[in-house]
Amino acid sequence: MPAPTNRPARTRRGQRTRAAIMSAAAGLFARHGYRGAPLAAVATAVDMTQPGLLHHFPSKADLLLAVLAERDEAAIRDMHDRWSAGGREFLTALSALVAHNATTPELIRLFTVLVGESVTADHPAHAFFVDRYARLRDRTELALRQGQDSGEFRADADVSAVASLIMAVMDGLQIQWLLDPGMDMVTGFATMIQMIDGHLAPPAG
Amino acid sequence: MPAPTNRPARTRRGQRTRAAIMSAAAGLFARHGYRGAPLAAVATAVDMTQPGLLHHFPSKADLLLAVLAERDEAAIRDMHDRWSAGGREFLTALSALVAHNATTPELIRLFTVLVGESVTADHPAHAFFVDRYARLRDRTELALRQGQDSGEFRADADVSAVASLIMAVMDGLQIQWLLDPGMDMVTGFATMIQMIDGHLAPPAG
DNA sequence: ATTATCTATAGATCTATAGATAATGC
DNA sequence: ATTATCTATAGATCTATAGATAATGC
Repeated sequence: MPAPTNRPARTRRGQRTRAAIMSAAAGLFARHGYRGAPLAAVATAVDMTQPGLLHHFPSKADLLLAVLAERDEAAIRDMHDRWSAGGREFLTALSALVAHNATTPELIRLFTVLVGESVTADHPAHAFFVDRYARLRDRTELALRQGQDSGEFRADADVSAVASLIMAVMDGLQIQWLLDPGMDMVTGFATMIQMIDGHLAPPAG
Repeated sequence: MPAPTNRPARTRRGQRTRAAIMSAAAGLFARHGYRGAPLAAVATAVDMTQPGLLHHFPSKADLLLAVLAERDEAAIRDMHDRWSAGGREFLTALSALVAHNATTPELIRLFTVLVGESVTADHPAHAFFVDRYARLRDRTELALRQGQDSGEFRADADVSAVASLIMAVMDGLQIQWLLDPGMDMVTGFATMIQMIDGHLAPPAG
């Protein structure tokens, strides 16, 4: 028994195809949304027929969730070190994150388009985003609370509200950027961080 | 000549039906999005067949744009006096606006769901929102600039960035609210206004 | 007479399944 | 032998049009 607890069941070639499909799907979902991008378009993008694609994913919704899970993991891994910081260092890391994001517009577009589409309860990615936002909000709040514990931030600040605002601004600026690609997200966010820094500064300093 | 420059062509009854259709459409678009709400569902909501509905609107996209135009006008009329204020008075008016919005969740939902769905360039409401956002941003920036001119706000502040942030926060908080109806938008926004007020305060005061 | 609504349906789209064939890897 | 892919197609949806009938308003 070669310990095949979870049988691979996928050949190397299959893995490559799967990855190619997910990459093409990410691009098309980002540009047209989930509902606006037919499976056949994804299949064509990887030189395949639509039923051929469904050999690798049981349904279109499964493909969507696979793409989201993968990109989400990658994003979290990418910024794992940033989140470990707390207090003002965290705020600096956030600015760096937004600057970094500006270099990967495809990824931002994917998440902004899909969260926008899935705010309605009947969207297949709705539960995913409910969970994702709760998670991100908690982490953000925790990082701010660390700043309070260390005395960097004033203890009476409403870090829960600030955590929501940070996430809100990131989403909102991204919407504006999608509606007007000329707008500058980085400067806007830098101003936000500056305001938060001032708001959280202890009365003494 | 009774000056029929634009012929009514619509009877009183027709007007009523039209209004009923738009109201039902607003509710269904808000809950399921434009793509998620079939015309037949709107028709059923007003006890009508789907082709019957299309007698009043040439196409589904026309219905959507009619709903948006009407609600947008109503929203603007509703806050016309708020926008005429500048400086700190404007910031106060914004808080009141958000508090007021919290009492009409249906309307917020409609705009948030539809802007979310229409960030992709191929959505029928994309151009509408591009225009709407440019307009709202300009008005917001103007109101802040008035505060600078009167000396209430420091002259070296980046009011353009702050205008973007105000709109971003409103959108972002609404997304969070749709994903978690338990979240409190009003407190979050109040904190934001407080931060902006501190940021824009002149060094002397 | 004109407007409003209905029935019937064309025509486009899109997902998913069935079953056959081709390619690949132990 | 198993995995990957294709052809063919069922079946569901959805918008919009054609043409007939019902209701309404000068």
